[in-house]
This record gives sequence, C-alpha cells and structure tokens, in this order.
Amino acid sequence: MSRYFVMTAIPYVNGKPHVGHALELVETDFLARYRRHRGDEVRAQTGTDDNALKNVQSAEAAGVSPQEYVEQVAQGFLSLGRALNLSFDDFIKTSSDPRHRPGVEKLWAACAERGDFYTKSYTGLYCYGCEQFYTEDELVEGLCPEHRVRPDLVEENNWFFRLSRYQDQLIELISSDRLRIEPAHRKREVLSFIESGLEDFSVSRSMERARGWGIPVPGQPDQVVYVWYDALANYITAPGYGSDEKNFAHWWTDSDERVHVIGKGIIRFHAVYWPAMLLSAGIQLPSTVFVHEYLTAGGRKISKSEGNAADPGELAERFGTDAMRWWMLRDVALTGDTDYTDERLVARNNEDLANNIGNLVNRTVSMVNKYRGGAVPALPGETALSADLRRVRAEAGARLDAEVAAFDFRKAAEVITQLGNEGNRFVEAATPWTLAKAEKKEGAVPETLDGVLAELVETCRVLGDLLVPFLPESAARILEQTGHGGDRVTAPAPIFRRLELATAED
RNA sequence: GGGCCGGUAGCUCAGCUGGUCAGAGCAGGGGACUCAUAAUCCCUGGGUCGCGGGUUCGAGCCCCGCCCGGCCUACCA
Repeated sequence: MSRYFVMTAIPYVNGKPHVGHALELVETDFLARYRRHRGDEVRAQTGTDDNALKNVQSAEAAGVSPQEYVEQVAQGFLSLGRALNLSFDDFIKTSSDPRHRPGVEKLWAACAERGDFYTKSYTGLYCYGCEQFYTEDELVEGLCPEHRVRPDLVEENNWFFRLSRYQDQLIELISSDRLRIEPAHRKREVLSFIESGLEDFSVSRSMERARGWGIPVPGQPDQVVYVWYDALANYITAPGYGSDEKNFAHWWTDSDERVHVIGKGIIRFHAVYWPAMLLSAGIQLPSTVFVHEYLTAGGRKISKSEGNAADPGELAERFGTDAMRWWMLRDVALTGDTDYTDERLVARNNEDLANNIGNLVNRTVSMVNKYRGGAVPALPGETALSADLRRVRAEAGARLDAEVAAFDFRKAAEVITQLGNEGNRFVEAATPWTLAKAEKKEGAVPETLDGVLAELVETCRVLGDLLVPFLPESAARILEQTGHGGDRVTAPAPIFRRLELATAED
C-alpha cells in the first residue's frame, strides 16, 4: 500500500465553472478513486485561488465585496462536486482558510532565510483599466489593446525570487524524472524552456495596486504576496505546512506520490516556479506533474463572451453524472484539445455504456433469472469457448494499471469496453438460449449452460469492479445486480439509459 | 521571431525505438440471432498516411524545406 496525494490546480474564476474545469476535477477524482480502490492511502485536494486581483475586479463588477465574491465562486465549485460525484478530501479557499496564510508566511520566511529574495525596482507600462503591465510588443500602436489608451510608465519596488539560481538543479530533477512531467512532450517543453535560461520573477505587488486584497508580505505591509506565489502554496498549506506539521509530514513530506493535475496553460508555474520555491524552502518536491489539454465547445475555445461555456452541472443533470464522467475519461485525448459536443457525449454513452456494458449485464442477469431462477452457477474450468474471454478478463486489471500510470484515461476506459465486447461475443458464440432449449426439450445436462452463465456473471462482476473509479454509482449497481460475488443475482434492471439529443423545439 | 504539438478511411482516432503499418471504433451496405435497453454477433474499409525533396535494400514512422490548425513565449492562468 502506498500513500498517494493528488491535487488539482486551484482555479480563480470570474464566473461559474465550465466543462474545462470539470475535466480537471473528474480526472483528479478518477485518480483518487482508482488508488483508493486499489487499497492505497489517498488524499485528493482542490480549492479556489481567491487572492487574484482579477477577483477584485470581478467583485466590483458584481457589486459585492471580494470576500463575498470568492465565496460565491467557491460555492459554484462545491456544487459541481456534488453534480459530478467527486470525492475530494479537502477544499481550500486561499482567502479565508485559516491554514493558508500562516503557511504562506512560513514559506516566505524560508525562502528569505535562504537568501533567495531581493528587492528590485521594476518599471513597466501599466494600464489602469486592465490593472496590468504590458510589454511594448503587446501594445497596439503604443496603446493598450483593450482600452485603446496609452499606458503609464509605472515604477514599483518589488521583491524578486532568485529563480535563476535553480536552473541546473531543475534540469537535473526533471530529466532524471525525479520530478516527473507527463505526458513526455510536456517534459521536453519544460526542459527546453529552462535550458533557454531562467530569469528571476517578482513575488510581491504593492498593496495599493493589489487594492488591499491578498496576503501582506511579512514585515512589509505595503506589499502583498504575488498571487502565484500565494496560490501555489495551497498545495502545502492545506495538508498543514505552517499550521499542522504532523499532518503535513504525513501527506507531503512522507507520501509516496504527490501528483499535480493541471492545464497546459500553467505548466511553467508548476514545473518551474513551484519546484524552485520548494527547493529554496527546503521542502519535498511534488513527484509528478500531469498536464492535460483543453476542451473546446462546438469547435471553439470555451469562453463566456462566446456564450458557449457549457455548464457541467447542467450537463450532468441532463445526461447523468456517470455519462458525463465517462465522456471525460473515455473521449478526451491525451495530446491535443478535445471538442465537447452533446453528440459526442451521447454517442459515447450509448455505444459504450448502454449498448455494450449495460446490455451485457442486463442480458446476463436476465438469463440467470430466466434459466436458473437467479442462482449463480459455480465457475467451471476453462474451455475452448471461454479461453478468449478469460484471457481478456484476466489481463484487464494489469492493462488498466499501466494505462492509468501513464495518465491515459482514454486507453484505460477502452480496456473496459474491450472486455464488454468480448463478453458480448462470448454470448453469441455460446448461445445460452439454445442450451436452455436443449435442456428442456432434449434433456441435456445442465453443466454446459451453468458454465456459460457463470462465466458471464464473473465477467460482469469484473466489469463492475473495474468501473468503480470511473462510474461510482453505475458500478455499484452492476455489483449489486450481480449479487456482490455471492450465489444469487437480483432482478434485472437497465444500468445505463440510452440518451437522446434534445430536439430543436427543446 | 523562437519553441512545442497535431495534420492517417465521411467522423473520432490507434499506429513504440523504420521492414504484415495501411488499422480500430462509429456512420453506411449486406446477413444472422432473439437472452437483452430496436440492444448483440458476423461480413463489408482500396484512403496520394498535409505538400515537396532527401537518407535507406525498405519510411505515416528518420532528415531538410514548405502549407494548414492549436498552444506556449516568463512576472499576464
């Protein structure tokens, strides 16, 4: 048994979560459930990044205080947890969680102690409308691309972190996979970035520019901790860095794996800045950073302004939680963005779940009821007929392990559908209905049909077991109907419903 | 400008270190069966593997150039 700590990035969201956020949550939840199901000791964590300046702006736009605003955002994510049947052990809100600030202060002190902070005057072109700095080449004819105004030259004295100091160490850690970055092409990307030379980055902002929102720099209350330094720290403050050292040691320092699940847009922060911060503070590094790609919606980038930001809670309600989870795990590519459409979700649900697995369970349970009064016969030895099925069934677990270890959820899911296919083929090859007639009309011995039914029940039970991390509710129903490994099945009832697309008038 | 990832049958995609690598699923066409959620099973795929060169006995798979799409480009998620 190993100790496994998996966490999502904590999003800052100026609005409700969309399917893209749901993807990261579902993938992380899957990993957590998978390891728990294997018997590992697991902690899964998510939360919200509250201290971003953009939250202040969004709060203003919404006419509420920043604290009220981030609380609303957090509620949106918490309700998503219910809609998607997520099993997180912890949810940290960086603005209000009492564990967070002491941890950030401790981390700050540790980096300072190491001599990795220094102050530097930074001068840049600042647009007050955007509340951000622009570089020359980002400007359009010298004007802010958003507000069409000339940005002001602003000078500010900020704290900087000596990232440059850790360049060689990071290269060594990443190329040797002591800090594993997956998939492989992301590792190459990070390495080439680091090799091109790292520059120090600023880790504080003036309190004024931050509008008083954020964590004050220890000993210098006119500065706040830069949001990324603050946000990244959530991974260690939640388990207790700075507030509960025993728990922190248990889940971070002494765990076997510490896995980050993040989107491709924030690789740099997780694979470069964050490990460097930890090296500086003398803290254990994460073991793995898994990078997922993005979802698009109807072929276009998801954005609120396009009005195509599908609400995952609503989709889960419309199509079912497990249909939604299945689509995200079964149809989303490891490399390259994946387009979400209702059509794809419905097709995947109907083909894989309803027609393949669901139907196999249903016909199996029905036949056991019809031909054996619900009693499950004993599993016989292997026959020529059952050899293929048995092989696929026996290999499924190991194949699943390998695919999950590589974060290839799609191939992992395919292992399961392949077993379902094999089961359905076995039914056709064995034709149990013919065997049943032979017993009735010709007085054939019952052993042949017994064997076939036992083989099928066993296959369904394995399917149910393998599906637990993917589809917790449906898997439980499969295991229930197939009698929890006992000697009776229940009455048959469809596990998965067939879905139809909404018609035009809907 | 630089970097990375894609461009394979109508659709979604597999094809690891070059030699059954021209494939799977879906859709479409034909057939079978009836236990089952009009589900299942069998048969049916001749697509310049983005384009042009090159290396090699042999290249989707290696090299060079180009075209198209996506992403990243540092203190801006």
